[in-house]
Amino acid sequence: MLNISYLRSARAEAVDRMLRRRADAEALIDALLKADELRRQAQNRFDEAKARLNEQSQRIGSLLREGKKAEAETLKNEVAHLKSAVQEAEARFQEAESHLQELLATTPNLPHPQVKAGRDASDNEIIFSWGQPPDDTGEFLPHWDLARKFQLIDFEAGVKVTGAGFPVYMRQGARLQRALINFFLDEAIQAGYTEYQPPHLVNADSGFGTGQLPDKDGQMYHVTADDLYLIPTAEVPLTNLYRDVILKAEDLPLKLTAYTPCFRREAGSYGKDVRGLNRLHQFDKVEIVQITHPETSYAALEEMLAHVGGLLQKLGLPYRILRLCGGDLGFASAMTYDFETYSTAQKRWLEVSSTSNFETFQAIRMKLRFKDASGKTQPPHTLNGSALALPRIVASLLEFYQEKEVIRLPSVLHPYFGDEAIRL
RNA sequence: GGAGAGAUGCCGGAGUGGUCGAACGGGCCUGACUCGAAAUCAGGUGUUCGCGCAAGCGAACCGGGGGUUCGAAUCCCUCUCUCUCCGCCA
Repeated sequence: MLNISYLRSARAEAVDRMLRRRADAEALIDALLKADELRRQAQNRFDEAKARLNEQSQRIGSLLREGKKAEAETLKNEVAHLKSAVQEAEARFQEAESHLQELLATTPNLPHPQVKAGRDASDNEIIFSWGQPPDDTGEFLPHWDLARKFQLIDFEAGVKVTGAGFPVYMRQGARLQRALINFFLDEAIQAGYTEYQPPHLVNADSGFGTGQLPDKDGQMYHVTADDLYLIPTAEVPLTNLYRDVILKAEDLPLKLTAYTPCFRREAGSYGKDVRGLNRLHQFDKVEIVQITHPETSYAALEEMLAHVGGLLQKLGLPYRILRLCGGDLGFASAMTYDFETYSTAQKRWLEVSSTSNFETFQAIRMKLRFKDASGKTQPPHTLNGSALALPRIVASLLEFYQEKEVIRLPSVLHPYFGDEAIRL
């Protein structure tokens, strides 16, 4: 959620930032400012009406204490009209307040000034790449064929048991999943992240806190009987651990990590995008989250990029980093970097991590604050990143390391996998 | 799932209609004493919003929401959560 007083004091800057993601930035910001103006007016009237009533109520109290019953009764009658004025002022205030809150809840974050304006993914900038994608003119089987050949994943069984997008991993395929999860978690712990195992279902307040609700309502699986949501990412339960918390400055930065399955409805997807492991309704991911002092959040973002890049380098997978343009940015993000590995057989890049700085957007939504050096409370910055999402890593690994009879795994995985290769 | 009890500030714990943002104790901070510390003494110690250059003033918050009343932490309704007992259960 945007800080409304920031918008008041720096309207031009806010419009300039918002323009990077929304052509109607000016109207959007001005609607917020207008709603804020109305709300403050309404609050003033309400406060004043309430103060008048409170004053008289206290007088009635002291009259009664002095035993002046008759005078108190007279005053009671006189106060009646004050009460209706209060009720009216309160109703107006509530209306103005909820209008403002609704606008704030549905307004996306301001992109960082460094973020390029743009419409969609085609405007993203490639800022870094590592490794050499192999000559993909040779004979390469796509991962879904490799999965069948080596009996790693049974897509049809998943369709039967649940539905499309819920693959069944088996044998060496299941073991590879476990190896990757453990590898990613161990790396995160080594980098100073504290491991958590959070719930896989969250309530609506948590969904709101990180910005999935109301923006992505409909993208999450909703358990209506209990009004709970299956998490689309561990970011949600992890960051919401600190919802409604006032931290001390010395608590920062907080670094959290968790492995969880992730559930996404992804309505409207089709075609080659959803073939094999490309896009699933359930997948596994290790997530890293940081809560930092506002002044150090972009350094923390760099640190997270280095961590994610390090994982891909250890796996030996060529990758590139994109800085998302404004139009491709998620609702809550101020700046996002996507990591993509190359699919040798599909001849295209696959997104395997998305690493973002939300600045104060989530902290304000979830009332997360810290006391700074001067004793004032203010929202910290929150960040998160996939480190990493498994399915497309598995797809890249299988395709990149495939040979005729064997898929030779990178050496970092050997101790986790218990073998050097996936074998027929 | 059934029965009962409860939810108050950083913690413990009072408060059952008015002077309660909240007694008392502990913690923490500041000052005094001390070479220093402990003990002791004095003072302070929440969050949010609005107005104001500021000092300050006003409003709201005693689990959430709603109601009664001139006035609610206190009364009523409702929801959630916690605890105890019973049942069920990986």
